[in-house]
Amino acid sequence: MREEMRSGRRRQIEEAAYRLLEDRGYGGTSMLAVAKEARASNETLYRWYGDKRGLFKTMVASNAAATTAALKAAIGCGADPLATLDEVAPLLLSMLLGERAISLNRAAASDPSGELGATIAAAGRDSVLPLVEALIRQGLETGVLAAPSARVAAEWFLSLLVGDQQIRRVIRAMAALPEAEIRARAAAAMTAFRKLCAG
Amino acid sequence: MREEMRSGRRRQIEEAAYRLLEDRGYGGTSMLAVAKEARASNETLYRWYGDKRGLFKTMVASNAAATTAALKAAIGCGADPLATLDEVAPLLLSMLLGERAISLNRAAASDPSGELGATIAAAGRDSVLPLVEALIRQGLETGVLAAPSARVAAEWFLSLLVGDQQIRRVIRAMAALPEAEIRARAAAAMTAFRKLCAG
DNA sequence: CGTTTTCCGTACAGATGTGTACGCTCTGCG
DNA sequence: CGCAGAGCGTACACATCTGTACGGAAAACG
Repeated sequence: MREEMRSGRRRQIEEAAYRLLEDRGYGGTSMLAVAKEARASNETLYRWYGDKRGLFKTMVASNAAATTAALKAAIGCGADPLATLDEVAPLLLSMLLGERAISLNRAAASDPSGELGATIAAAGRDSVLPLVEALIRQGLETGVLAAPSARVAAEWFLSLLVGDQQIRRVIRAMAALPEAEIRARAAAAMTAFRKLCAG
Repeated sequence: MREEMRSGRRRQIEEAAYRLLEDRGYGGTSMLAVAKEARASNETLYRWYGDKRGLFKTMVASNAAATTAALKAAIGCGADPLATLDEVAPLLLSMLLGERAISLNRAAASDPSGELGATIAAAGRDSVLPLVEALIRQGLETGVLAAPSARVAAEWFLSLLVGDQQIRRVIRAMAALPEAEIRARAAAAMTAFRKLCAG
């Protein structure tokens, strides 16, 4: 089978899995249902992904990779660290609170083995935090920022930006934020961050 | 049946449910298993709690109520707002990151209806935030703190204190924090908070 | 002491999930 | 052209969960 077709098919299957995940949850999404939704056979699903966890692990990994890549792109082009953070903040927030990321976090919460959660952490926070950290380190070196360490400041940044929005979204205590609110929240977080890290 | 015995039995059943929830997750915990673990009959469970969600909703509500009560007690006795926050911070952190609260949040993440999440939010954050807010308002009035509003400062407090620890615990990307680390984290958060809200 | 209520243990029907097996079709390739 | 391989659709065995039902024991209560 041609490689392109196969990867296209995989994407279709994963799209179908996202749709079901988003309105039935992890427990309520069966492999059979995914197969039907994607008009594929469950045998194919099992052959390609091993089992249910394998399917969602793949989705988690590729989603996290996409997030990291988008962030890297945004960071790479900027020059001034603080201006870059201003730009990165709303982007990061919208990705962390987007329907897909939240659904995958719910799935990880429902997975007793912890593999999904480990994958999210490894490809998500553990990849993103160093990027922010490096950015902040630049700010520390040029003196526009002041903090005990780049690491601590990076954690402040993320805490002020995200707060408990993520967990609240995950437990369905909060609806998705419209674009305008995302920007407003990011701006507020940056104001607080600047104050906290003022020289 | 004597009232005390009945409520004692209920507690036993809920303890059993916690045990199973903690090592099998929400989806993996069946009513039958809870009944067996508690040496009760599933018919009793259904009569008392209605259904699975009812059982866990009860647990969520009583756990959140206990948290709020403990917090109220800690807040009530203090006089100086900042000193009270110092005292409240580690307490709140240990409750929010404790095994029970985390397991219940996982359950809420697994519950497609959103009822568990709504209950957590209502009895949890929505009750706790005003307490912190009131405390901070005192600080604003006496001038030891400065912030755009008590509400905003209360959210800063929670964000700096908890950060993403809760979601990371929920997806099993992080183990429980030992007591010493809780205190250290609370102290660090308070330092940052003081700086952020310095007049 | 007898009646009534409650609970335990077990069983049951109905539904659904997982992971595998089996024909059938279609496509790529020699 | 003919064959091999892959995927689709369906079916299957097996297990499990939910919510209800029934008989018996034990305790409360008049």
